[in-house]
Amino acid sequence: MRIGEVAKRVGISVETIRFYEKHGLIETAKRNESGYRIYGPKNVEQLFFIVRAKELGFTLKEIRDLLRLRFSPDASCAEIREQAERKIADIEERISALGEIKAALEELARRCPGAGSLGQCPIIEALDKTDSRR
Amino acid sequence: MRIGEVAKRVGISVETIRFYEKHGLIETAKRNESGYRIYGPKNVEQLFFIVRAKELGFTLKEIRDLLRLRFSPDASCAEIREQAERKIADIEERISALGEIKAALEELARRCPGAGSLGQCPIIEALDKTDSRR
DNA sequence: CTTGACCCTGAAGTTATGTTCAGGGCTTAT
DNA sequence: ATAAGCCCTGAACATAACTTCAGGGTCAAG
Repeated sequence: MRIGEVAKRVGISVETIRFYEKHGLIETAKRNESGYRIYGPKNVEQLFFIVRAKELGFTLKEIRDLLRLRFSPDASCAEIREQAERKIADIEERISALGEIKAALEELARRCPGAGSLGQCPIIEALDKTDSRR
Repeated sequence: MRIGEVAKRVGISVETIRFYEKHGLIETAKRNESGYRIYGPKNVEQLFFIVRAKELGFTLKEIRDLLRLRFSPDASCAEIREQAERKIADIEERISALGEIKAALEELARRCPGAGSLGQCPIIEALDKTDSRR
């Protein structure tokens, strides 16, 4: 299989595959006589692994770690779960931060009459007011 | 007030202030004879506005729009509220996407025994499994 | 009068995750 | 044998929001 075929199967671009290779997410592919990268089904699976991990919110750096664990002979399930749990905690933090921002914005929008000039707009007021700073 | 003083008061770096100026978030500052930027309390307030809007999750581009509205003579409270509401919707979307990712990860972590080799790790399995793809 | 703390500019670097481009070489079908 | 459609490389571009750097003025204190 050449790179274009793999790209089509996995649903990413050939450039992205080369990018992943260059950045150590997949091993350097074998080449045929004319220098073309040649892949087997195993490589396709690895790329799916990356795509799925990305869908789960892992960064490429984290995926590199995950893959290292995945293929290290003495890796344990516990290590993988730890990674997942760290990621869950991380996501929780982000959700909670976003939730706070959202609540603040909603409070402002709620108080905003949605009509009239800016003189009394509570949103502008909140952004203006120096002493509202934490 | 020179730029260093302003930076200290607002809690950002001088470079960031110059960056904001260059990118049109604040007007080009007046200069003294030796070419130093000179600021008044009003500029400090404007910078606080930017900092607070950033805390509310607005991008610099959005803040530019907000500021344009803020200082346009015919801007209405309604326009500002619209912006805030768009941002709320945007945040909701991000929260929900993160929630889905988190749920998926939690399900995997729940099923993971947290012990033993990788052979049966459900997390690895899920990442490997080609047919689990949506 | 020199030293250190500021200030200036424009350009380049950073991080993450790719995409686009320029300038070439294979391969396959007609 | 030629044109379309692959493939190759290295470099540059893209976005956001800054930070760092190189090289050079200014100002206040001792």
